[in-house]
Amino acid sequence: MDTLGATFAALSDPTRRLIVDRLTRGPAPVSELARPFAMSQQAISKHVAYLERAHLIQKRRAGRQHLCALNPAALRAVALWAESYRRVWEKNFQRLDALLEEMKTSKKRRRITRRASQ
Amino acid sequence: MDTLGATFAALSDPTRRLIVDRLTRGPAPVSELARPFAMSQQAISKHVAYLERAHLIQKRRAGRQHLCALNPAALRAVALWAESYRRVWEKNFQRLDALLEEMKTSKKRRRITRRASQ
DNA sequence: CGTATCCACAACCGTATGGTTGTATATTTT
DNA sequence: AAAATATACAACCATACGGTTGTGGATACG
Repeated sequence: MDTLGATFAALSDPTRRLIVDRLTRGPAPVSELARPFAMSQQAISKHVAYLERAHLIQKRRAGRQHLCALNPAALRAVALWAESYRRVWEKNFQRLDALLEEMKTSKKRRRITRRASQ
Repeated sequence: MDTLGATFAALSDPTRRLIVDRLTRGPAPVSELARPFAMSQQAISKHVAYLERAHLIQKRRAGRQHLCALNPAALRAVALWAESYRRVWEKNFQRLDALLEEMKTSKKRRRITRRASQ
């Protein structure tokens, strides 16, 4: 998968988003990341590996512990992607919202239009 | 899956991101969304359904055509999520970057430290 | 009418995900 | 040296993904 796609995929899981959330408050060993979850250590280990593959975090051995830290670059890539689109939507926002509203009421509007044109 | 997770999952596929990209330039029927891809109509139909399940797009029947339009709210949710984290990272950015740099060179630093301390 | 067009549903296939359990490895502790 | 701790690897399972082919249902066209 492409890099951005891997990042999105990694963030699609709620457990992994909670891990990311925890790491915004500073690095932590895997055991501490696992603590809040009712899940095996191995499951968390796999989630961490997934986040690492997506370059969202980096690990470092410190004795027996494997300290994890966020990689801000990957998160920034997501923010930049979303931001780049947000500029476009904000510009067309009223137009799109109006269109969606029209879609919802299109049947009624058509009926009215037909009646009005007779 | 939770809503935000579904949105991230939908955006993890490059084909679907290209479809979203196309739709930022205005609504389009499924056939037009399918045109750029070397893929069956049914495959695109499934991608569109996936995007619709994630509330990233809305569809409207217009004769034989099914017109698709972006739902700005879902995209905005992604932008807001990423933005909320960005504030945290930006604040800690130098600190985190420094930490990651230290992680990369930790072995060397340890060796030097050990040698220096002898 | 019949036919072509736009689209979705269904079944299938290979692969990945998210979890489990069991086990192995490296390190610290005693 | 032995035991405990922190973590990963491997095999397994059910489910979902991303694609295919085949088919059917609306709608427009001649």
